[in-house]
Amino acid sequence: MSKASQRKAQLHIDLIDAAEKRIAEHGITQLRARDLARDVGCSLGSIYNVFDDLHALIVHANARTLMAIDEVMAAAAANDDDGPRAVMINLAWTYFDFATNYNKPWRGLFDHVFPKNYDLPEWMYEGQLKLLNHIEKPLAELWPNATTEEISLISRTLFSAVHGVVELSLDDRTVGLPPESVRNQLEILITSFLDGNE
Amino acid sequence: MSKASQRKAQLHIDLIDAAEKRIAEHGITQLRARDLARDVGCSLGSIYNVFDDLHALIVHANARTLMAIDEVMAAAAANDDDGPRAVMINLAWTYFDFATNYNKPWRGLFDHVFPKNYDLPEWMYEGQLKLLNHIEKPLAELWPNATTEEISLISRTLFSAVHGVVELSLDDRTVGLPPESVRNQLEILITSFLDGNE
DNA sequence: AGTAAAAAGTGAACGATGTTCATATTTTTG
DNA sequence: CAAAAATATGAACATCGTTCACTTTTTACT
Repeated sequence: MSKASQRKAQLHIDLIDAAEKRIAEHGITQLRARDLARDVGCSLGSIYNVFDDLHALIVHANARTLMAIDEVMAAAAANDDDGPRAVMINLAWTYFDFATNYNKPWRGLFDHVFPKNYDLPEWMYEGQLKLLNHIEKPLAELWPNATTEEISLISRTLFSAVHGVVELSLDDRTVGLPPESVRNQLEILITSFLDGNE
Repeated sequence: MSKASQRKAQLHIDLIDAAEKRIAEHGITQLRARDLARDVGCSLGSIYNVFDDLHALIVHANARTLMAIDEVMAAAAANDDDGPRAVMINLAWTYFDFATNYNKPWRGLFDHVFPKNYDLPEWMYEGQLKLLNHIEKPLAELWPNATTEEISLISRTLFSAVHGVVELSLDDRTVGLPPESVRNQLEILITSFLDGNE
């Protein structure tokens, strides 16, 4: 690899690192181009030599968050000694824990508004589908006769529902659940859903 | 009322009207102080004579949206000939319809990020609690022995879950349900929840 | 009615921000 | 090693929300 593109690749990494750190500390709304340039020791203009705009940089930082969610969910799904129902509840609790403990990156992943018609890279959608896979697997165990299409719809429904419960509970300004009730309510929500569709 | 405070009150109304219109047409992210001043025919500075900042104006516009949601939900809840279970499903569908048909105001209500420690007026929380009341009523019919505390938790869970399903389904960039599946899945979600907790 | 005080209106100016671009520097190529 | 290509730079620009010194209007009082 040439010297120039090596530097460029390193700057690419450094900027994502810096963005990730700033998002984790101050939230995605406080991300500033000038701060990032100072953090990594480059000029303001250099950022735009590596990324089209700040949104492109945010996408990469968000991708890290998405991978981190995937990791904790993969770990939760691997713990399947107690059967698929326990896995489903475990996944929901794990998602809640992640949103709680890595709140600012998690919020950045869902809250940042991209410009109209801004195209997210394909691997961002693939990363989200990977999350669904963790849900689809135990669901397919529970309903061996369901079509993949049915499993896909149900997994999206459950993910969305759990996401909504977690999101509103962690938002001070909306009528979500008090945080101490979330685990119980998630268990009730999932259990009844699984029971009601056997 | 004095002449001066009459004008001020009128400007207050005009600005909220203008903000509401702009949010409905272009989304809350495109709201600009200068545009609003032009819309209502006042100077840029006059806005800050009536509102502390644009966030305060947005709160009032969002309050209108909240009231509009309350109205459609009240209408849906009034249609209770088929019993509380049908009301619950009807409420969810109504919420989905509102989010679809008044998408930009609805997104503005949940998407706009206020400054850290910005205090929303009490009546904004009260408006949200009014929404919950529509859910609590049929729930209380279904479980006459449940405490108000239990009903409150369950209503928040169901609202949050429905909100999550609706939110992600209407967001192109996340793994929500395809819009044509939302109604069915909402019905399944609610039905199974109500069945599983009889 | 007249006048002083208070309130409201005004828009230029400020500071912050994302982005661009002419220029300088570095790296690659032949 | 010199020309060309790539990269780096930061001043400058456009667009925001917000402020404030100043003007105009309204109110209060004699």
